[in-house]
Amino acid sequence: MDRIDRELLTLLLHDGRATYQELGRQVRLSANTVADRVRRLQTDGVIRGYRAELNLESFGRAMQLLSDVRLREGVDRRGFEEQLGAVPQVVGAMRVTGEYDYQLHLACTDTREFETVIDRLKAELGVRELRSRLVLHEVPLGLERAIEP
Amino acid sequence: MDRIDRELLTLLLHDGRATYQELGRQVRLSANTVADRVRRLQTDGVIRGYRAELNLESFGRAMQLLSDVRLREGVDRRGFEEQLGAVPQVVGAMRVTGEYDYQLHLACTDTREFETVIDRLKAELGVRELRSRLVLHEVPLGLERAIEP
DNA sequence: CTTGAAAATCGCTTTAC
DNA sequence: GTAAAGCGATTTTCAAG
Repeated sequence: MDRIDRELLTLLLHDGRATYQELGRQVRLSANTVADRVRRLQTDGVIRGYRAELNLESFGRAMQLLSDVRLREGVDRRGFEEQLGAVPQVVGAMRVTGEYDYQLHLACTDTREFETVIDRLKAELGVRELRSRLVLHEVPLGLERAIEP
Repeated sequence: MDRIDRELLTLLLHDGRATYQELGRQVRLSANTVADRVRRLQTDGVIRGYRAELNLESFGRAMQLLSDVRLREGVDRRGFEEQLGAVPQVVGAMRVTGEYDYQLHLACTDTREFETVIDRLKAELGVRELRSRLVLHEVPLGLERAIEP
């Protein structure tokens, strides 16, 4: 993966629907060559896919939270993770070390909905303790940081 | 935004480079109609863009952490956020309520690099306290959850 | 529906090892 | 001598008026 591949990745991070011709113009290669490189990056697993990025607020989810979660004794992690998939307000989840077992990223319409999510996590998913904080804003960071040294 | 728009969004969440013909096949509309709808979703701000999704491990960043951060008294938040952009290991950042000021998402190659990031945050960015936990894994969640009720 | 643009495929050339 | 990158020509597919 050379410098040109990195440039292509940066361009595709900003516009995943860019045409090969446009990409070629930017890196001064033919569209064919660019297409070959991009296909190689895909089959090598460097590019995992292309996703539309949506505006969460268009769906009324104005309230975001980070919730640290501890499971009750004996609750199966696998089952918990699977059931998380059925809770649409959970937009992200990671298992972590430390005081808590998981950190959840929630997106709710309002506190009413947040309340029902809390109750559901405790009643149905085996959550013992939940410690949440409101997300005030996300800090905008450059997309190409993953590529840099 | 009707049911078909939601279907289109779901399809584009999974493959942001899908052609209008392919989308049309899935929702049983002509490519033209689909293109019109997608363009409208873009100009309405529902679709914010299209991004390639990269495999972080291809770049050697095998170690991820969540770090809660508290700033020293008098440190300017704006300046802090701007300087975060210069630290490539910071792949995500949110300002939050509660005991800490920010939560950072870090991606490092190894503990050596993590150590230098800690020192840099404290020495250059005005961080007073840092509380980190290792990310063991991300829980895979369906992409279309943002769209659902 | 039509037209110009873009993508995929093929084969050829050049370069590096 | 082989492998890989680049490019041009052609056919098929796609986008947009």
